[in-house]
Amino acid sequence: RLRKWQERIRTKDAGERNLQFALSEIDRMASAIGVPRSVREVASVIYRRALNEDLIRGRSIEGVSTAVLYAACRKEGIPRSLEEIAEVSRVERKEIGRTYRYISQELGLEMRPVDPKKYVPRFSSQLELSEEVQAKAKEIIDTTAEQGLLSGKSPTGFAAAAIYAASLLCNEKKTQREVADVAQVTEVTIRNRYQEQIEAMGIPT
Amino acid sequence: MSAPADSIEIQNVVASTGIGQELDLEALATDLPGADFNPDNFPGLVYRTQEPKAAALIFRSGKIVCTGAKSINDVHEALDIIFDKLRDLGIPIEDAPAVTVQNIVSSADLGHSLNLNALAIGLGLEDVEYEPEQFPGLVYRMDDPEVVILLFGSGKVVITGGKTVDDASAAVGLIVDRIDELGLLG
DNA sequence: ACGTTACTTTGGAAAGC
DNA sequence: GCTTTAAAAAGTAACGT
Repeated sequence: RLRKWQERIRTKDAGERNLQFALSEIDRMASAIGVPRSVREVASVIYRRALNEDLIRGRSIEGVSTAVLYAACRKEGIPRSLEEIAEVSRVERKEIGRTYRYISQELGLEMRPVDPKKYVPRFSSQLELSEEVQAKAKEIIDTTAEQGLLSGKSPTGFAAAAIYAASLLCNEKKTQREVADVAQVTEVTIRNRYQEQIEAMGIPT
Repeated sequence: MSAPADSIEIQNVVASTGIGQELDLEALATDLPGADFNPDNFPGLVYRTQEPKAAALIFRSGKIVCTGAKSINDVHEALDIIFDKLRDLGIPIEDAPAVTVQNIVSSADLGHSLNLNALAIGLGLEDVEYEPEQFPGLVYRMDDPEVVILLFGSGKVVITGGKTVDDASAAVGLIVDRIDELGLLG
């Protein structure tokens, strides 16, 4: 029918017009969190796919832009936590997470869970910790994850605890507060994950 | 031996029914002790039964939703209590209005801890939602029976979306077999 | 450093915005 | 899509003491 045809053109045009805005938003947020151009390119590809699959209806452009940036960071192996992404977006964390899950399912992105080790270099450098501490933290993550401690736990909290533990073991101590602040988790979470990891590593307290 | 199927416990049953007659909820709210009615927030009147413990949402159309019951029998008992209360208020209701079970929420214990990371890949990333940053459970949508299973690292699971008690049993049996085939059942 | 409360997820119906 | 109801799972967060 003619009406349906016109409607398609109308929504397609609107989508194309908004595409410009979406891409500039992705660019703005990507710069703010400091990720390479490759991430913005992946994000724009995902956004265009979402647009073609008509997944944007009923959702804000800002929300979808933020969600695809979050997905792109993970796909490129340089994940940002939802709170980090939310800091540069005007969309709240919960909405970003929901939109991300929806887009991810509908486009079949087949995202793998975030590897906590991916957060170690960035968090560690913000804390000015040595390579030795970073290597130790990664070792703690691998060993304890293999023992099943990672199931259901947030990757940032898991990484934060391992970094805290490694800083103690390498005599470069950072407080739980300092680590908690860069990882955007609470001290309680670090404490809980730390205790489990130390026990699994067979390190006496 | 404690088979996972034996650990299944029904946690909540959602059902709907109707008395085929319009109701004056404003009047009902004043005549029914303990009734909560805030039409500005929600069009339904909330009435809770103590034994069995359940909550009913009563609508102007006469349709009723019952939730919170721990068994299908409890749903009927709770609704019968409500029907009697309405009859006491002079509202004629047929003997046994048809009740439709809409959803059953169950929990169970698979008896082994689970590596959710390996499970997400093993079950197939396209059929699974596992976002530990947002929620600790792995969400698995099963086609037959059509239910959703939440799997946790502890080996505890939640089965929801089913309309019969057998749906939960079948789902637990199938997911245990599936996980076992993948060599991921401790 | 505790403890408590509360929020995240899944599913479904209802009437109305 | 939202609003309300109930219940489980386990993790995380935000209070108060």
